[in-house]
Amino acid sequence: MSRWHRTHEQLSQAALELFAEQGYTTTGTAEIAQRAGVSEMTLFRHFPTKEALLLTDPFDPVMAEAVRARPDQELPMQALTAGIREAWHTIDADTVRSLRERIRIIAATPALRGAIERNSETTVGALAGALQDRGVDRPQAHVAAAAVIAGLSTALQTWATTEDADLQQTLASALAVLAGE
Amino acid sequence: MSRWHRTHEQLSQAALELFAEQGYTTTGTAEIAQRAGVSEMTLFRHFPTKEALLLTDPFDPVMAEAVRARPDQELPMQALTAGIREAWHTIDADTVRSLRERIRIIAATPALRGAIERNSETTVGALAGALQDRGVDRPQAHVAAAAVIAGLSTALQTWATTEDADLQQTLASALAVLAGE
DNA sequence: ACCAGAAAAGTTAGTAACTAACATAAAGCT
DNA sequence: AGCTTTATGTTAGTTACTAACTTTTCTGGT
Repeated sequence: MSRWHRTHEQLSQAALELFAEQGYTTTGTAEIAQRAGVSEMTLFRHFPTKEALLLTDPFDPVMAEAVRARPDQELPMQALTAGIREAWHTIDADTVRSLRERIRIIAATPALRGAIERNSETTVGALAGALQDRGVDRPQAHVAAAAVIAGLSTALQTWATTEDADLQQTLASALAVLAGE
Repeated sequence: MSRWHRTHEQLSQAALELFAEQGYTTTGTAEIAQRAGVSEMTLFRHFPTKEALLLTDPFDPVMAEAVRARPDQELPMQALTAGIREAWHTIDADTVRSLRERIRIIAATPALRGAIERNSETTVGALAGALQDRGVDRPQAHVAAAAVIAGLSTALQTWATTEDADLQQTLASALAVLAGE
């Protein structure tokens, strides 16, 4: 593990702890940097904004690949929902727990409303690219990708903020609606 | 026209002018307030954030009403896309021009990526409400509404940034994809 | 017309996220 | 070991946004 990677994780972890302890808005970036044993400037070299400390999702490539692999005759929304359904079966329990915790913090913070959507540009781009590889034209590919990601984010939010909610079941229900069922 | 309404418009107009002249990020809130002949504090009493000066969209109620009026047997995504298609035929040319100008400024400003989505919470809520009135359960209604609004926003962005693009045609194409066609 | 009460705007002073420019230390390579 | 690159520190600023309080402007009833 390189040095950069180590401080990156230390910052991310320090931020999560502090956000959980005392809330997002009341926690300052200087405070986070201090707990991570690093200067404030360094924090902003690792994360472009304070928000980014919460929004690191590593699922983009997996989803895009799954969409690319769908049968040719499927329409955009079908290919996306089916691909995403497959991809989300592969993530492990630890990632799920961490994800849930982060979404909860986001949901509990008014200033972060829309933070997920704001941050999903790269994911949308990846999915749109996968659709274009299947012959969908650029504008339509972006429309479909943006729509599905927005729907997915919404579903994840209700999952994270509902007690005893089953992730797979929530996802299945959301993807079904998006597919037009 | 009340006093409050007058300064509200003056601020909005001053902001649009300055953003168009010299860009969004380089224009300060104090500068906007000055051109509107008002103090900076007053600006923030009228608009909660600098972003809000750009994002005043008055279409929410029309769309929700149109969705409510759709035939009962339609599935969520169908009802939404069909309702929105109808609603957007009713807006006048002036509104379209102003909308296009604002979206262009947003698209030209990296710091505003995702600003539309961030601001669409009320619209999503209204559409989700309309769906729930049709018997769709809450989580699914929100998923569908968020998805369609995200797709719509994406379509509007490509429309605003493409020369000689026809609004109705762009919308029709986007809504068709969302409906699963 | 006048005057109380409320609504809108001003003033001042501050907080906190982010940036620029330059200096320093630690890693990796030969 | 030395040289280059990469990661971090330091300092000093800019700018969106807030809090607390005061002053002005509008409004309605007598």
